[in-house]
Amino acid sequence: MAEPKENVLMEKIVSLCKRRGFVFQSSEIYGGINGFWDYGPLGAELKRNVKELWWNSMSRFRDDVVGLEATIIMAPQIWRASGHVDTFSDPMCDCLLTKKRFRADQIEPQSGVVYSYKGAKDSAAAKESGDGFSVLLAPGKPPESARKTAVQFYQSRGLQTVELIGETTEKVENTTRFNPENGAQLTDPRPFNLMLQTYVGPIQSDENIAYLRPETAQAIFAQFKNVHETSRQKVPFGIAQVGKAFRNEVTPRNFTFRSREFEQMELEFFIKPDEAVEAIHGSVAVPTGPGHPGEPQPNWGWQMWHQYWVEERVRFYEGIGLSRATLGFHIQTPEELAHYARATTDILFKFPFSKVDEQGEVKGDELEGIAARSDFDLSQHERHSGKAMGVFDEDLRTAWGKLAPEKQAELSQRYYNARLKYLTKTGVPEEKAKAEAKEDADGLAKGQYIPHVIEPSAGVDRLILALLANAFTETTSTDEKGKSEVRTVMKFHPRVAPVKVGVFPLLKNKPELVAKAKEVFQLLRGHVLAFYDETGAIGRRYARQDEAGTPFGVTIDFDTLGEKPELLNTVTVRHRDDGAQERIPISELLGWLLARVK
RNA sequence: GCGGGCGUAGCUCAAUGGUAGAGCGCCGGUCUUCCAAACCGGCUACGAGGGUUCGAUUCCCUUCGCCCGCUCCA
Repeated sequence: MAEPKENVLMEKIVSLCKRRGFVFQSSEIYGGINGFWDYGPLGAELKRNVKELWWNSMSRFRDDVVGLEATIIMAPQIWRASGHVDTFSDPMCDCLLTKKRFRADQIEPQSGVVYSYKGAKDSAAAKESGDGFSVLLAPGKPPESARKTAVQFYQSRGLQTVELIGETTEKVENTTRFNPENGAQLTDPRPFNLMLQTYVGPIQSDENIAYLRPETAQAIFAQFKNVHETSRQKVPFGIAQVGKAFRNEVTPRNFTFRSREFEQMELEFFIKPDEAVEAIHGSVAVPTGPGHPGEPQPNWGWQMWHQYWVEERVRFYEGIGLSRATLGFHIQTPEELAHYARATTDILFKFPFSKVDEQGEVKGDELEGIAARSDFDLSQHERHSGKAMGVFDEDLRTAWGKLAPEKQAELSQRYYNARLKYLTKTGVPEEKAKAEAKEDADGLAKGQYIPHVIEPSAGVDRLILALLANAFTETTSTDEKGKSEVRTVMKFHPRVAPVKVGVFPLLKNKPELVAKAKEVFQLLRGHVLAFYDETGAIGRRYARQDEAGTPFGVTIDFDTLGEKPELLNTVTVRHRDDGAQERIPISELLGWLLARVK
């Protein structure tokens, strides 16, 4: 149950986003379109800053990660290989009585007697319903309970005193057409396809169906071979991508949190299977405790890499102003994990709309998931495309030859078991699976394997929303006349703040001040995003920049012009969060700012 | 998708079956020596479509959007 107070906070944030130009509803002049949002001038800058910081820290400033920019529409086979075509189209049924929704494939088969009705009438009100309805009567229950359920159904259709018409009964076994909780009839299964679909080419035929990608990651797997061959990278290395993804969400909710068009920042970091690490280094390093494990080491197994990326990502969030206290973590339980995933840690942010649990704690909602996905993805694409996705590892081949035969046999067996498990789970017939797993295990001995992957996958728009919620601060101040007013300050970290500095002449009607201020503005623009404002009183201009989240204000006054000779060519720099001011020479201003916004 | 609530200016809200009003904001002006000053002038709205009516922002229907719950959570 969301607290009303928190809804109010969320409404204030949404309102400020519109008022100041962070986020607008898409297509607003036409009444909007559910699940789509636009970024206004400030939002566009904010988003650009976030994506650039991610790209820099995840790729440009690392030796072991390269970038990719793939298309949104790809060969539809990719989504069959990834499993999205199947898992994104679960047939759903609704209970005709309670409207509860079920996944058709998850309904327990039941047996019993079906009581069917052609309709019902209400003589008193002279009303009649011709809608058929059936109830499954579980063994051992009196027929009256089935009739009662049917009466409830017709009452929900507007009849008061229900007389059931045309009762028939039939014994059935293993049916999934009734609600297991109350026996009421379900609607026919209706497919729910959550991928947005289009046609490639002008003919709208089934052969031309293509999908707008529901995640950016698959392109990385599909282009793995090309990137590996052209980037001169060796495993372990990663491929980063930022881009739009699309999902036909059942219920877009919570402002931009769950949208139908959204942007992701994804890294697929490819690592050696543990068997290869062990063959090369004799043992596999595993985490010894919580916290960042330090610089990557060649003997790391998947668990070390997974922990490493979780901690790297937390550092990133801390670096843009989201402290650990504002974040939450969710380690997926074995039941929640996809069958191919070995571990997934979600990084959550405590949004104003996040639910409070039984202990009164706010857990938060997901910003990013860091998944250890084994070699599932590349294996799937290998099987579906028929193209080999393995890599050859010189170090592994050399090391393998030096291993004791028992060790070789042990590692070979482990790798065989892992491959067999994958192949069997994906439906490969047993004999064929065994043969292929044997082939894979033999390949390992020759230095070949399909890389495993650690996937930190973050939602840009969710992060923007987190930054907006985190920055939003209201203070009530009362002036000497007793008039109180609420002031809003967006306390963005200077690194992500859309505008870095406001430049103001103290007064507009003094040409010398205006000229000097414009000079300072020209000095800064191009290096940092600066905003010049000369209208209204200085306090008003500060307040406007506070709402935009501009961390610094520079004011040109008479001292800048030399009224006090010792202050000639210095300016007032005003800090957004506490209003503190300091005097800085114009010659040092740009360096001073750059040091704080980079 | 289901149920409930809501939709009036950029924002917050008001009024009315008979041509919509305030505060804030925004723009321009006078003024102004550091935190939304004052004054003057200006701008902007009944979500959309249909129906009832002489006349609808108001009543009815449909639709779109927003919020809450359920569901979904791939």
